[in-house]
Order: sequence, then C-alpha cells, then structure tokens
Amino acid sequence: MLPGASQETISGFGRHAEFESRLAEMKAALREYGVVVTRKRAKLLEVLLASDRHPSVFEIHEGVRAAYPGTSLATIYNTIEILKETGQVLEIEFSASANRYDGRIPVSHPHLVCLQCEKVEDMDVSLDGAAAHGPLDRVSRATGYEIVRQRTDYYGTCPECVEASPLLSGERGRL
Amino acid sequence: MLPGASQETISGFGRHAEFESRLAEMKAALREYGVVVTRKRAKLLEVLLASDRHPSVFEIHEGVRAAYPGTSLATIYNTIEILKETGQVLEIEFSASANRYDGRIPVSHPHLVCLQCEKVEDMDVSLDGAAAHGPLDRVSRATGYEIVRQRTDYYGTCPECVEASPLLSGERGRL
DNA sequence: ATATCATTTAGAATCATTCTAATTATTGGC
DNA sequence: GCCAATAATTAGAATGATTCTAAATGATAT
Repeated sequence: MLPGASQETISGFGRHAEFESRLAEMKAALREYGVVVTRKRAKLLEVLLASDRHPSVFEIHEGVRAAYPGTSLATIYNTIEILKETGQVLEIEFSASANRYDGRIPVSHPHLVCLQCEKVEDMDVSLDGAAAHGPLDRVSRATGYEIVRQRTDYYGTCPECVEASPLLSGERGRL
Repeated sequence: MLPGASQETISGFGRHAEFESRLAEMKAALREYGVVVTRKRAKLLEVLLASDRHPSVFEIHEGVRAAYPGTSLATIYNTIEILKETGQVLEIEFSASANRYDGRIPVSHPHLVCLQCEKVEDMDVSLDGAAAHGPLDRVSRATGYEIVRQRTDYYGTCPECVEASPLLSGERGRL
C-alpha cells in the first residue's frame, strides 16, 4: 500500500460487535425464509463473515470442514444459493476462476481485484464516482431498464505483488 | 426505451466507414502481432464488428460457419485469445453463461445487462460517473494497485422484457 | 416411537473453456 | 513451380466450476 493510501473499506467490519450483529441478521433472514439454521449452516455464516478475503466456495468448505469434517461441497453450494435468494450474500462472478462471496456487505459495492494473487478487496466507495452516488435509479430512468444491481471492479496488480515482482505487473494470471 | 432516454452508445458505430476503419485496425494489429489474417479470422472480425449484441463465441462460430462451414469452435477460441492478447477485444465475463465480446470498443466501458433475455448493451458513459472520469489513475494512486482495467455493469430487466412480462422483472435467469 | 419433512450426501451430469496431437494450409527459399 | 518449414486448423479429450439426482440421514411434531 502506498503511503497515504487509505486502507479503510466501506464496512469497517473489524469489530466483534459488527460480526455478531451481522451474523444474527443473516440467521434471522434464513429463518424468515423458512429454512433451518443448522450447525453447518451457522458455521458457514461464521466462516464467511470471519474472512475479509471474499472467499470462494472451496475456502468456505475448508473452513466448515475444520469444524464438521464430513461436510460436503454440495451443502456449501446449497446454502450459498439460499443466501443469494435472500439477498444475504453478494456473489462476485469470475468466468476463469471460482466465484467469490461477500457476506459482510451483501449489496453492490466496488472491489479491487489483483490479477496476480487473486485477492479481492473492498474499495472505498468515495474512490468510485458512480457507486458513491447511488446511480441505480438514475440509470434506470435514463435507460428504461429496471436495474437491480451493479458491478464495479478494478483489476490490476496489488501493492504486495508489485513489490514482489515489479516486472510482472503487466502480466495476468487466470482471472 | 423510455421517452427521452438516449439510445446512443459511446461508439456511434452505426456507420459503414467506422466498421471498415475498425476492421482495418484489427487486421493491422494482428499482422503487427505476427499472425496471419486468414479468411476465417477475417470473417470472425467481421462477424464480431457487425453485431452490436456483444456476441458469445457460439454466436461468432455460427456467423463464421455461415461462410466457412467446416470451421471449428477451437478456431474461434484461438482467435479470440489472440484478440485479447493484442487488446483488440473486450471480454465481458459471466460465470453462469458464456462470455461475451466487444470488438467495437475494446477498452473498459460500462454495460447494461438484461437478466431476462441476456442482452448486453453499451451504456452511455455520461450516465456513469466513474467511467466518465477515467478513474484508473486516480484509483491506482489511492490504492497502490497498478490498475489495468475496470468493469462497470448494470444488471436488470430491459424495457422490452419489462413490457413483455412486467411481473417477471424481479426474477432472474441464469446470468 | 413414528411419520413427515428438511437437510445432507456422494457422485454423476452439465457447460464453457482449454488442451492435445494430428492434419492441413501457407510461405519463403530455391 | 516445388519443397521444406512454419503456422493454422481440427476433432475430440481433458479440465474445472457448478448443478443435479436420488438415496440416506437428521430433526420435528404429534
């Protein structure tokens, strides 16, 4: 990170209290939806919220298996699907790599994606003019579309990867 | 389209002259890159530029096969890969559906995506604050990332699909 | 306890994409 | 124009993420 660059995300999710309240909110949403918050599902929510890495289903699977070794990948996919249907997780899609999930902030917001190490970070909304001004309504009116969500991502090489191999910065991996 | 809504894209690509100059530009880029512009590759470029649909490889394949029936899908993928490497096509990735390609404007610009009919349209950049101000440098400086491209897309239901089945507008297909 | 219903499972199926190894076409040197 | 070298193309196999399927397990309410 360059000196002076902000490390803040739009979430400020570091605190324990936020973790707990968001966890409770997600559980409530699942119950409201009519499904049971099983121990595996609860663990999945915790794994999802504990990480700021925007984990893939595979990372989530590993985390859940640490507590419940027999857990199948299908359960992760199933539960993620329910979370999507209830608007409790934001899916960040990639065609060349596994999708990534944001349970902390389940609504559209901008991300930074490192093409080298595949890190996905929240970006300060103030850096993104469009996202900062809640343009969904404006775009809807101007285009006649009924816009339901937006995606704004910036792709490149993160500071750590630039540091590690500056000559590679122009290159890209699979993303 | 709502009355008064702009139908213009950032390209204004309707004209014959633009088609021809962009086609020549792409062919030159391929030759410069050291590959031969074969008849099939030339046809692929034409199919790509002739459509404002942001075609998938399958649509491109159909178009090329109309002229050269024996053409393999692998050739389409191969050539698209070269176009990506030379910066002559913008790949719009989807995890739940085939990727789409923009040969007319091969640099980052915002799109409108209909979740019902899977239409992908260019969006007037003036509607998107971030894209309008060329924020790549600004984001790079603020985050320490070396940003190479950006993605901004708005997802929803297009006017035609709203018209066709208003009750479905909240629903989504595979995208 | 039992019947009912939801959850979970392993593995098969699917789909877009990439890879492979063989074939075919093109090009430059003679 | 002919021939070797090189590039392009091909069909099909392989890959990887995701979804589906049908059976098994678990929980719930009488």
